[in-house]
Amino acid sequence: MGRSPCCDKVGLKKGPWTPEEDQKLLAYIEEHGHGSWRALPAKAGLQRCGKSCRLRWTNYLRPDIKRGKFSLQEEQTIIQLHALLGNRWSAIATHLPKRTDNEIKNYWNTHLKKRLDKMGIDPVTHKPKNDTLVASDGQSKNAANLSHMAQWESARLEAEARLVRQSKLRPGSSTSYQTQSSEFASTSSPVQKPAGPSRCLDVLKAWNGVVWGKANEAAGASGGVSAVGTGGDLESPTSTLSSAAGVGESSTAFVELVRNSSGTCDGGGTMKDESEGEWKNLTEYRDGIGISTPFPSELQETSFPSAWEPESMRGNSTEHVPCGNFVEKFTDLLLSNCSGDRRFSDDGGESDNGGGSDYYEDNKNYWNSILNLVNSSPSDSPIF
DNA sequence: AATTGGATCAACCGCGTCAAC
DNA sequence: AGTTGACGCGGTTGATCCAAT
Repeated sequence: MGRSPCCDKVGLKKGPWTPEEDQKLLAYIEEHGHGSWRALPAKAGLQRCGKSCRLRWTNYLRPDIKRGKFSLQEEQTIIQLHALLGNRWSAIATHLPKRTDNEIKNYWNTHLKKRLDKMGIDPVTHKPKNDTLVASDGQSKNAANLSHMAQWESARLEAEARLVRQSKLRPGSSTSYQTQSSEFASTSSPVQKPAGPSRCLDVLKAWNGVVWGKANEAAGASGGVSAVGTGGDLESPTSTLSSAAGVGESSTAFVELVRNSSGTCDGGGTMKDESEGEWKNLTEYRDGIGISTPFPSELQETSFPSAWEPESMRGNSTEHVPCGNFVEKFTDLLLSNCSGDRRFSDDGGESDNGGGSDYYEDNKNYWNSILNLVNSSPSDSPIF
């Protein structure tokens, strides 16, 4: 198609922005809003293409950007959402107010990906690299169902983001300080939120209810794990999507995590990060998805707060399930992790879960915690 | 002190999507 | 229905910093 690269025009500057350029862009947007990015540079007196201006604004100059080190909660959120959504940085960014997709992407590529890799977790699939624990039929179906759901949810996120974009373009809605990732994140945002109750993860909610309703029935009857996968009606309406790659595959890691999270814990599981001492959760995550190789001994002893609450969610719990619950649940869930073989080992005692119902209960809790996460964090995100 | 190599992150590039014409 | 232009997203690049040698 006949689209000329916007930066091909001669005379347009490229490369790092100077403070003077920043000032010009900032001043113009503060006064007029960005309007058409294409037209902005000329109006603002900048020798830049509109695209460059937009990027500079959204990734750096925007006043509602939080800079600096990522918190543990943010790291955890990124990892979980990446497992669910894959490299959908903008979608992930909607759950991390004040962080840009570019920043999250960079952080993933430079920190999180490497850490997971080091721990023997495939950062793409979130599964152990040497994963030979291919699930039995029922579990495979379980994974496939989750894959479908993840894909559907992913598509829904896109659609909602589109709606947001459209609403942003409506006359009267100021776009001055808003970008796709955080336009609703600021409480001072002039952009209207979609009216009505939150539609957060309707699909997952519905699915959650259906699946666990059925699963509990089945578990009560047979205790069989495969019950989840037997319900053809559990498939998402978009089940024609392939579940072989991308997001779908990522979600199977959750299945692994969930599956292995049933049972009792030996109470150990303390570790120390090389630099931050904050990676116990990933250790748990790693344990949760069935990695059995031990960490280096120097990483294995450090206590970890039994429960911590993300600062972004403190004092913001009037409407949703208190978000600290998410971390607590998630951490508890992981702390209570015990892979299948561990279930019968160690103290040799009987597992306190034993039957399938706890398995389903844990799964339910896990997904509840995901729901809590997405419900609570961006209650004012553009997605919801 | 100079060099090297890895880490980090801002910025660019190419492509897909969608609305307007 | 096809074309065009604008925007946004994800992948990649390159400049800079910093620690190790």
